[in-house]
Amino acid sequence: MDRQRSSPVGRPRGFDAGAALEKAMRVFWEHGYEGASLTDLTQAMGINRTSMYAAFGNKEELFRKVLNHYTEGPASYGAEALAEPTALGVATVYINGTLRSATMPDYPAGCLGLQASLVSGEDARVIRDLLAAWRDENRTLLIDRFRQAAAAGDLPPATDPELLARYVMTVSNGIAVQAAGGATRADLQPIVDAALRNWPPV
Amino acid sequence: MDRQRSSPVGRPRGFDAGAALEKAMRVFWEHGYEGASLTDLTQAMGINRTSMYAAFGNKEELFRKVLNHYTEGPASYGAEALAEPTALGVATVYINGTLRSATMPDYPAGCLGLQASLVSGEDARVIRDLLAAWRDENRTLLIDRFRQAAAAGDLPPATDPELLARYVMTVSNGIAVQAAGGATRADLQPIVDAALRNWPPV
DNA sequence: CCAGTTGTGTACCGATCGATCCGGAAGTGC
DNA sequence: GCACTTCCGGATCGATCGGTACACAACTGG
Repeated sequence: MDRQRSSPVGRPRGFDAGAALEKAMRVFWEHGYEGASLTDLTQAMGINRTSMYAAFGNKEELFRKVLNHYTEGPASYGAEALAEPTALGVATVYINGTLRSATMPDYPAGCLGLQASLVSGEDARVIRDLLAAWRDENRTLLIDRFRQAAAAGDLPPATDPELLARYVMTVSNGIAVQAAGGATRADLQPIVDAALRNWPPV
Repeated sequence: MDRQRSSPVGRPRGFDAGAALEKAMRVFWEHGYEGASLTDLTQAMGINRTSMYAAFGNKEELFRKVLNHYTEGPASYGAEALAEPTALGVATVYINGTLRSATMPDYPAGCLGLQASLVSGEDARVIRDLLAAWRDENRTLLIDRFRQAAAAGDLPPATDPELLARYVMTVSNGIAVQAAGGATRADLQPIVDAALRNWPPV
């Protein structure tokens, strides 16, 4: 294994990769995968295209990195929700997390994981499938968590964890679409509250 | 004004414009505005591009005609819902209409008015705005109808018609996104039923 | 100082985009 | 039969797409 160098060999990178990835995330979030061109991306990132290719790979590879960044940043409420001690707490944190993330000031509206490629041309099918799998993984994690809640007696015996997870995802998706369409956090908070009233809903 | 001719002058059109528009609608519904190329469209419509330009106009004009066709066909439940005698009836027909339309066999899944351009690049911004306005008009019509229901005593006095309309649109959008992601009508029917339980929800 | 390594900047690539051009086809009316 | 009109088919257009090539820059280590 290489001896630890005092600093790496070669020309030092002239940009902050983290900051560039953050900028790329916002472009994909606002314009979608197909609507974001390499020119849009590199201008927002403040680097040129050979630097983008060297640091992040091609457009698809960049998008995958952006999705990870989004999952750990704006969409981290997903993991936080699962850690809640009750099923109602899980749903509350999840849906309120969607609302907060979808309506942050200085960020694009909506949810990148939903809107970057809900539908697509053939060329972007791999991205559309990636995002469908990302959303479905969220639903699977919710199902598992609600099963655990049911086993712990935290849900009525007749409650179907799959239906409950589907309900939470449906409301969450609806909230994200409304936000993308211009609805504010204030517009949507009462909708979130209503959706969580009468727990469990299914 | 021209005398009524026994038949029009010039070479007769070699395709059914209505059938071609129906084919174009499915392409935009499945692939989105940006994801649908002229090649995709003309191949599905069974005509060549000069025929498409002659009969329907450019890509944007074709899309506008497709949206009208969609509104009067698969999305006609919007107008049908407004004609229901009660607020609950309106919401029930509206959301179940979304579910039915978003999960029809032999049709793309989801809602064209939501997914064809929820986000976009700059070139398609006029289409994104067109669809946002189309959805917002639906919400406005629901608000007006719920105001009417409140005035008629069909809703509790404290009910906010705007919130109620927002709730119906949110659930409807969530249902459409779930369907686009692969959920079936059977998966989603209980979610629709749950969303309509405990009326009015806000 | 120079070789080697890594990064940057600009030009350029083939492919595809939306849109138009133009010759020929299929009709009507005189 | 021919002029005129409308439609079809294929070629072509300029612009932009995602991606690569190559010369030069900025560093390290010997």
